Amino acid sequence: MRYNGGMEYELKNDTLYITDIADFDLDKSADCGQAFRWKRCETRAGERCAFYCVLRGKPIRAVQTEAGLAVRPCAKGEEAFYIRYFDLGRDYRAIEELIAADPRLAVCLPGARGIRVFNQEPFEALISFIISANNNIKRIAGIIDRLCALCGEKLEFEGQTMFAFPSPDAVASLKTEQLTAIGAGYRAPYIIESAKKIAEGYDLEKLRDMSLDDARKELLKFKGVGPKVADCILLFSLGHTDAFPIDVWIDRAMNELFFGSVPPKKAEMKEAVLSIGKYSGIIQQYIFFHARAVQLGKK
DNA sequence: AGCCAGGCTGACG
DNA sequence: CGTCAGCATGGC
Repeated sequence: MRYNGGMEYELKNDTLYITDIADFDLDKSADCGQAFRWKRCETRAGERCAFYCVLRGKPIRAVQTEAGLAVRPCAKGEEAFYIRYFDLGRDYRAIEELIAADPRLAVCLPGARGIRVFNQEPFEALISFIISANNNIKRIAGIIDRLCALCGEKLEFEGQTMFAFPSPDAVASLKTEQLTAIGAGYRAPYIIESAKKIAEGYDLEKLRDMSLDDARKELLKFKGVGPKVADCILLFSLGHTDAFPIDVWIDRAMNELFFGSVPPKKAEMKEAVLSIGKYSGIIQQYIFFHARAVQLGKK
């Protein structure tokens, strides 16, 4: 079946095969710091890369081959979920053309080409990015793994023990000491408070249809969520392609690429981000990848 | 060994 | 409104 004028997919033997996916790069996308639960695993014949993950409570193995992307298991009716998760219905060719055409951004493209912004589950994104504050990617992933082992559902898959991301109720009923024990540090009470708000019925999905500014204001009411974390949640789980998280890497990259290494005023930075356009958030991911790959701004 | 990391909170101007 | 110390923890 055709999709978006290019991509094509087929469900066969419990496996979803997606082909004609342009320059999609699973390796970069799963390993670029947007999501923390993708675990690289051994490749088999013909596979470029392979990962385990648990999505909405179900373990999967996703691989990229010469032909495209394959996800197993996938039941009939689940195709759309995975296509949406990997954002394969979007025309990234057009976005990468935008980057190539912008002299400030073009340098990011060769290394970052093929990145896709995944559509994660909002609660998982909320908790994950609260944990991400003033932290490094490796340690963030470790804390999240231990959180899942602490109170997520235990699953067996291909001989591996895996854990689902826990429910809001499960996280909400943890004690602060349990979270500090797994390394969450001073974020422990923020995690519990925010999970309680969700467990008590706050629906993050409603932020999907709100304006970027209104949705951000809503997220800023959560403990442990500031401007940067709010933008991560909006970009990585709620479809706001113009949410532009500014962390230390992006700040350094923007300074160099847009301002000749002269730190701009806040209003100037805001203007620069707006000038990137309605896909600025997605493009941010290319900038982030490039900045880290070349250790931009560091010796 | 000491700086750093997908920053935020609360206090103070 | 903007600025800023303090913050848990382990990666490098």
